[in-house]
Amino acid sequence: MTASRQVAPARSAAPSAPSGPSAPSATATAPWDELPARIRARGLRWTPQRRILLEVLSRSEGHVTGAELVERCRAADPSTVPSTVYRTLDVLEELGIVQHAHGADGREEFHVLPVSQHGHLHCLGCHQSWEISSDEAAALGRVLERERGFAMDLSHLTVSGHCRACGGDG
Amino acid sequence: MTASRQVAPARSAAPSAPSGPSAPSATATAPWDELPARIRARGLRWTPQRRILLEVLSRSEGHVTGAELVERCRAADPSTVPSTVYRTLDVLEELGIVQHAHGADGREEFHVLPVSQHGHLHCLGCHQSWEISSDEAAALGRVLERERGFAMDLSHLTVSGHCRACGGDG
DNA sequence: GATCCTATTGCAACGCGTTGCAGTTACGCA
DNA sequence: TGCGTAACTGCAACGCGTTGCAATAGGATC
Ligand SMILES: [Mn+2]
Ligand SMILES: [Mn+2]
Ligand SMILES: [Zn+2]
Ligand SMILES: [Zn+2]
Repeated sequence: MTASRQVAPARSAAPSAPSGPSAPSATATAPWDELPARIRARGLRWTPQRRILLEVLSRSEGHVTGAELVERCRAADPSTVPSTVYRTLDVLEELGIVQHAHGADGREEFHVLPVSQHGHLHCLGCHQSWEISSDEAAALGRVLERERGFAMDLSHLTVSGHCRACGGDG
Repeated sequence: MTASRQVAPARSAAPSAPSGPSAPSATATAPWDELPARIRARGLRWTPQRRILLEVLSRSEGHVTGAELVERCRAADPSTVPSTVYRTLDVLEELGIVQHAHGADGREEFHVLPVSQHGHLHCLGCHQSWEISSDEAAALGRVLERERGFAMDLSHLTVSGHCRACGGDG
């Protein structure tokens, strides 16, 4: 995700929504069925490898690491190769189908079809994690916006620390 | 840093400060000279490899990546090996000499002798970065504390998004 | 259905760390 | 000064991604 892959702008028939990059699909209910069309409309290609990842994603919920996704794809097709999976994830992120953040250790975590924009909270003690609502993050967002004109990307935010149970220690 | 290495509690003479784990040294002015003693006092050992890293660190300022530190050590001693450097960094972090966070790509960034506790702000557009003061982060800290009893680790916090200059786009 | 163009794939190599293990060494102590 | 022990080192292998490149294959067009 450092230098994200380029996705060409839509070429032909672009029916429904404005479909700006990374804007969640208009039809949040059945985005999987529309995907092949959306992909092709952008001049991209619908391939077997992508179909498999999409199947895997549609069966996933909550947060999944990149390695987990590779693993699940490999279960469906042992010839799966990591680079293809990660590259496809980049494309899907630009289409708003997934969003990534980083765990406390910096590893990638993907969120499938985020219902609502949210950040992430990681306890360094028990390694549990929770979601931060945009309400909770609003205060920080406002400060950064007002004082620096900085637009925070909530979905990429990971806060680490210690939960109530893990108290003062680790 | 996932499973941090164990550091034995001080065994013999522990003069000055309470020296709780990761509490910045009492003498923030010349911690380098005291380090060998502090290390030995904990039952740890003062080795040539550690001396080199300390020299490198004492010449560094601001944020440095792990790879950069390995590189600089290798400049001083070509036989330097990454695992030793990273393991020593873990120890130094527990002694409060360095603190790490993660860039927007998840890679480690070390901060040497943090003068004041701060978080990090990364622009996904221009890749510049800034420090977030504890004042700015206070609002978020309070919300998490009050509503969840969660103690945020400010120094490990990285917020990404877009700076004023990089506006709406990438 | 054949053709053409370019997006995509697989591969191999790389970059950043992390980990288990066996040999080495610092250093507290007699 | 020499010993014993546990901390430390170096090595090799691994895990998670990323990247350049040449070969492959979508799919739009005719
Ligand atoms: Mn970390
Ligand atoms: Mn990221
Ligand atoms: Zn916890
Ligand atoms: Zn910027």
